[in-house]
Amino acid sequence: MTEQVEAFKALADDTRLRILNLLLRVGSELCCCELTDSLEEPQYNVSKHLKILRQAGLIEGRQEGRWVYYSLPERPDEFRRGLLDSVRSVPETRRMKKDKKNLNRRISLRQDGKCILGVLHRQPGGDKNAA
Amino acid sequence: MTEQVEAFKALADDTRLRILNLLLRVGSELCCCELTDSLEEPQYNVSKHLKILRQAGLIEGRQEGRWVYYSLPERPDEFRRGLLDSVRSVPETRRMKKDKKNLNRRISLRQDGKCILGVLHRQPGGDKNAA
DNA sequence: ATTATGTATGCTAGATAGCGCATATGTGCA
DNA sequence: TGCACATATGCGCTATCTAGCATACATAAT
Repeated sequence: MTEQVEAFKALADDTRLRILNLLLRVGSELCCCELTDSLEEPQYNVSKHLKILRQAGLIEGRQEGRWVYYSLPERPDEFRRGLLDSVRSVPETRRMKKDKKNLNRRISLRQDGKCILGVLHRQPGGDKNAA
Repeated sequence: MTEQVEAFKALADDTRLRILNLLLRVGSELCCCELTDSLEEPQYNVSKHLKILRQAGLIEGRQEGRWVYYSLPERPDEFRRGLLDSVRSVPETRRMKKDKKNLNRRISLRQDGKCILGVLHRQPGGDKNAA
């Protein structure tokens, strides 16, 4: 049962559900920096959450140069497929809409379908001295 | 999203998954003492876990005299129904088989389909002075 | 009323999780 | 070989979770 508990634990977090929602509602794999900018969360946090999701078998990662593209698992088992379907069935919230809007803006900056930028957001701490 | 996180948190525990598995695989509502004996866990723990599951909308409770019978929700929303289906899809482990065996033994002691006993198990601490 | 009993809850300690921060790792390019 | 940059990780802190224990609550029987 432990494997299932791990999956549920991975899903029991707001930020990770936001990540999954983006992956579920956008038909594309996403790199860490695109997710970081979309969620407006610090890069190190997004990276950690991605690791947890991956270890739980809920996403997959593919490296391409300096970038790592994350996507839903190709052939998830029945259990995980059911979980992902459940997450997909949740009606969109304001926050999810905003995340998706941010993401679409970021994706529009791709070149040949590939991300060519890093994190633009530079979240909390980065603009301590901003007006 | 918080409501969903609460549901996933409720599922992210071994004992609670065992409870759900019993409810999913036995076609009957179950009272606290039957679950306590089946899981061989202390009564206060089972009670706490039941509360968490109920607050998450994953089980329902019905009081009848001194007994409280728990069952799967009558009409769960799509999200929760999907989650419960996922839990049901998990192949049975040794432990789950044992739980079910214990439960069937307990259920066979019912009278007119009702539980007439309390906790027989009297788990850890209860038999400190036992041989 | 008082007692017996099924169930629930308050409290504490130990374990675990997530954030913020600094920094490491690894890849591509000059 | 060294720099730039996307991503990952180790550490300290705080918050949250769960088991264990004692006990409270509620209902039924005497």
